[in-house]
Amino acid sequence: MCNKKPFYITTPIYYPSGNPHIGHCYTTVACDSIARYKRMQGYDVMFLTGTDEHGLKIEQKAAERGITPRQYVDEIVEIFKGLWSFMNISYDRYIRTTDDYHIETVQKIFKALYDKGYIYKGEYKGKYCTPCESFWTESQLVDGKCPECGREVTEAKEEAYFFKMAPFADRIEKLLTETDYLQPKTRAVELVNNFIKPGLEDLCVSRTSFTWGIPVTFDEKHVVYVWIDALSNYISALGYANNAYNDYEKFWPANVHMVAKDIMRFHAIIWPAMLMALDLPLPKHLAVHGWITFNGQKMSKSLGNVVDPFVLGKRYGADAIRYHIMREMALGADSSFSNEIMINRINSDLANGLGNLVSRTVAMVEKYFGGTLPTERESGEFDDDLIATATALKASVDDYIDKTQLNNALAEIFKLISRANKYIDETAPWVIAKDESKKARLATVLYNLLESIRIACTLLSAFMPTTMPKALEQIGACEKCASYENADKFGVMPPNVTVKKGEVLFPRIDVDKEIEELNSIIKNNEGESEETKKLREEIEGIAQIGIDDFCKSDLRVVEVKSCEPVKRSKKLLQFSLFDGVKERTVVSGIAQYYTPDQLIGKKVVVVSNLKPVKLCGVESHGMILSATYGDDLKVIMVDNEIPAGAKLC
RNA sequence: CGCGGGAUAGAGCAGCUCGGUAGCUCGUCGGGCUCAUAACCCGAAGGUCGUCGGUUCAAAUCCGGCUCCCGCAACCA
Repeated sequence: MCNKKPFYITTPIYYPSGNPHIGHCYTTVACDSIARYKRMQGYDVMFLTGTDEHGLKIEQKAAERGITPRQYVDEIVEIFKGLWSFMNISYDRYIRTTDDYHIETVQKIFKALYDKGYIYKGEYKGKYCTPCESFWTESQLVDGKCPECGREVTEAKEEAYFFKMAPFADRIEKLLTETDYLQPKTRAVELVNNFIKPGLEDLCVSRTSFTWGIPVTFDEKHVVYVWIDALSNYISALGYANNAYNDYEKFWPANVHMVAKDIMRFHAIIWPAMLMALDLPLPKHLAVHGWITFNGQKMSKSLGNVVDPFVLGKRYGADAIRYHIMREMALGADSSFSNEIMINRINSDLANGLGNLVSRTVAMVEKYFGGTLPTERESGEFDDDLIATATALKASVDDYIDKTQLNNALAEIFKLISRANKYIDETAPWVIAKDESKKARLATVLYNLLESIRIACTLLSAFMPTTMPKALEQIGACEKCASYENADKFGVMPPNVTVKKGEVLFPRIDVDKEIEELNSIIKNNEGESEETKKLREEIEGIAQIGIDDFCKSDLRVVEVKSCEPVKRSKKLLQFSLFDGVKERTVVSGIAQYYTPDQLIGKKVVVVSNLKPVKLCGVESHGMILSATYGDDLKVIMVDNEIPAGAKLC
């Protein structure tokens, strides 16, 4: 067993501030398919996934529900695991950043970096422009002055620990531009231009403003901030600097970290820097994929296009969803998701293509030979082309898997399925069957089909782990026949193979009917599973508040004195609002719905005692109430006779 | 002039590195077949390759200008 080659693949650890959605499935299903394929090839695979459970947001979410952060994450982790089990995700290990061994590793890494001088306690050395309320790095300054307003800047101070990035800048740039670490490599330009060329900033790696995190051992006011905590999971899960596992030597460096493009930056720059600082080998590949978009738009709850994978999986089967996700996924690019695209894909590829091929082939073996082929053979026209296509398949699928181009791998496999369907037409077995003297030829044609199906289904079993064994059983392929070793050989099944008709593998879906039903599910906001629903109802139950709680919010009528777009921002408007006593500044993200003149002079409602927050450099004191519906938004405007400062209750 | 990606048939995409007949999947229309899950196979229609200009015997492809879309950049309180 020890001579098996190791293969280590990871998903990111997901942040459980909400329920898992189809986007999480995307990365995880891709990794699972690769992991299964590699196992089939004989690698000793370690497939890691998990959850990143610390941070302010979790602390807040838990507080909202009146439970501890630990209780909160425990619950959501169960939902994640439930989804993975439902989607047949074969992870070997599940890491939670709240696990003791991970905490131990992170603390040791933090200390080690500190001892090596890569982490230092500091203050923001950045320049601060008081009028603009913004921090700037040295490299951003123009003639030593604020690039926004051109005024003098001053030093600002805030205690935090920092990780020095600069020593690694050159090596990282080379890693991105000169190696094949980053896939697809086209994104390297973006990273180098945005982050490396302007000069890598030191990274803030501790916080004092919240407590739900891993304490810094030598300075207890601080907890470790996200980067070092989360990224370390890839090695702590192997037992690096802890005693929980002993797999580091065997599996590190990782073969593939797969991530979505939003966290590419951290895996392309910060993670390599950390490893360099620790003198550890770098992972071999970072595979970056795009997002699933919905009719061209990013998924978001307000658009009502969030897809609950449980709902889809229950309707069409986990394998069909897995297939669809993988088939649409192109490395690097976004892929659009819609119910219609998905159903069409399932129908045309799985039901009409593969499912029907199995069904018609098995049916003919039963009809013409009672289920068991005779052993006499007679080859004929078209055989060679089919056989050549089938036996060449494995090599090209291998190649695409290694390049993490799963969509192309699937496309190749389905070319064989098309070829086989065409072969039936070319050879017309039902015509041969009419001639008693051509039994041998008929048996050969059917055998060739069974063998082609065997090869296709064997290679597909990494992608569709539930359905493919059923298909292989129907065509009479024993476990040994349906092995990876045999996937490039023809003539593996015994000549007198016996088929066994079974259930329909992929039932055809009635498109119009399903679309209608799915739409009504979304409309009724029932686009969630039992599991999700239970959680939501619970949250809503707890979220009920008494009149006292409500009165904590101070709602006031205010008059819009002025309003202008925020510089360097697309969505923000900056308001000056008269609240009866003074003018206050409020920033609101509604620039896409209103122009300033539509609002000046109007009376609107603000939550006036909201904690101030800085957005794009502007401090906002309050929130303007508005109503959202569909993808539209309207500010709540009140009768002009109400004086500014009036309290709502 | 912040950075990057994109615009090719009704839809979704490939082709561009390295110029030389416009390609794939779905959809539409016509035909064939009857083993099969009304599935399968063949054929057809449909494209000024965003726009303007340049280089060239020849440009989707190379160069430059422009328009529009998308993502990112401490941005929906």
